[in-house]
Amino acid sequence: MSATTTAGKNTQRQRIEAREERIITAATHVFGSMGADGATMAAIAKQAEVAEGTLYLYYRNKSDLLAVVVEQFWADLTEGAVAVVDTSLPALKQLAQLANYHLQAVMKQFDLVALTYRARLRHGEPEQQLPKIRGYVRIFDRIIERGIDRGELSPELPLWQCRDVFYGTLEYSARTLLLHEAPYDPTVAEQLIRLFACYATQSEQPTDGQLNARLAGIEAKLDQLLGS
Amino acid sequence: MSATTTAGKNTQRQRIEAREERIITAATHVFGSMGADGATMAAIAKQAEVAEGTLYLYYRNKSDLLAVVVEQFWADLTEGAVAVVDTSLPALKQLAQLANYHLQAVMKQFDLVALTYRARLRHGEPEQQLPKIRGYVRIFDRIIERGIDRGELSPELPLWQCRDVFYGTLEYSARTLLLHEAPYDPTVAEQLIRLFACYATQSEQPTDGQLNARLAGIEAKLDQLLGS
DNA sequence: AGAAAAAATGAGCGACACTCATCACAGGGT
DNA sequence: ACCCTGTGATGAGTGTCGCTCATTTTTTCT
Repeated sequence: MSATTTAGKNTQRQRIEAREERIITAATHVFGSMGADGATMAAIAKQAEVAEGTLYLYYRNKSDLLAVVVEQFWADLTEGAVAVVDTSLPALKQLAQLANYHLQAVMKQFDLVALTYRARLRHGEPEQQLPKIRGYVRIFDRIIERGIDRGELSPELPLWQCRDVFYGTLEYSARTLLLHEAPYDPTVAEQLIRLFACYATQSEQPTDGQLNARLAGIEAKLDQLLGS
Repeated sequence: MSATTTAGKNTQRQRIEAREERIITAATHVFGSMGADGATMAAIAKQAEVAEGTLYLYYRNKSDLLAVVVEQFWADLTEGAVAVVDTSLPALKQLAQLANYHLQAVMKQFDLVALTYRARLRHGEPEQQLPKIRGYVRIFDRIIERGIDRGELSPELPLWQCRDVFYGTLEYSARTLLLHEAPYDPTVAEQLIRLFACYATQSEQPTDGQLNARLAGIEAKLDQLLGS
């Protein structure tokens, strides 16, 4: 193990990792193009230039392999999102950046998003949570939390409800756009952010609704003062 | 065919229809409890007290049968929604009713909602549209359209984007609640309607007079604070 | 180099979706 | 009553696929 530790290029560990990567790449391709049902272990093995049995040395079964592929996808998505969001901007601007990025990415790789639903339902058992998705969602959470800390957003809506509005809307919009074979549409993110602006504490051009929300916030604080 | 047309009980036609219904009922049961992958045609045939081959006289294949089950589900949902929405109320109230109904129904039968995703992806080909889902969504569309006609809602946001915000948010919220094993939560629909209120034109939107009254209330509270 | 351990292989197994040759039977003409 | 015909029902059989495991190949250690 220590003899040729020099970072050459073909230690056992490296060869195994290269093989693992080939398998995941092949699996991503096959799953992506053939779907979860259409993809066969034989096809994946062939594409990865590996015997079928070898797949089972790396992953317990087909749905395990699918889960890894999906996790990889969300990990990559997280990386891209981190790169695209400028944390020095106001919270609403960050949300706009994230929304645009998310919509675009989901539209471009909707096949992998669809596979996510399959990976969650791990052969019967309790609605699997995929850790990498949690990591991705945390980007959104942090924007909201920081926005609240900075006083840019009001904390009246629970975080989880914000998340569901944001990602639920974007995913449905992506599906709609794809179904109509429409191209990516930046107004979706735009309008979504306008909705979130209802929960902004200060804004450039307050609508009546925003003023009203703002008043409600002030009133709540006053009530709090009076109550104590 | 016309000899014993009297609505007896065992004409050929009736027996066939009864059989079809038994099959769909059995399939709904098995698909719902075992999932799309776990369900086997053998199990469905046994539950329906029919030979396996008989299933293929009524439906071309497994995913066809699944599609019928899913369509039936959405048809039933449509019926319930129509019953629950009072079209004489203002648009935002109707939306609240529909949102509550939808969230509750989706939570209660999430297994069937999950099957919907499977039914859409008909073995590869062009992202199937399920007609009964379109019918269900039309309930929402009509509320919005009528709201706009009556001048209660402003038409600035395209209908399809409204839909995606509405159903996307509700579905994600349902998933979140189920994942946390939380019970049905009416605040989800409530907050969602508050968002939609941003697009209301006047009725729910505060008039200048209302804003004034509101300010007066706040001023009074401030006076109270200053006084003590 | 040789032994021992680790990794890779692919024929084979069971389960499943789906087919088809055969059967059951209702109704009508004689 | 009898056969005749057509329609609906059947389940053993077939091909495919996920997965296993006895065997072979490669790597590691002495």
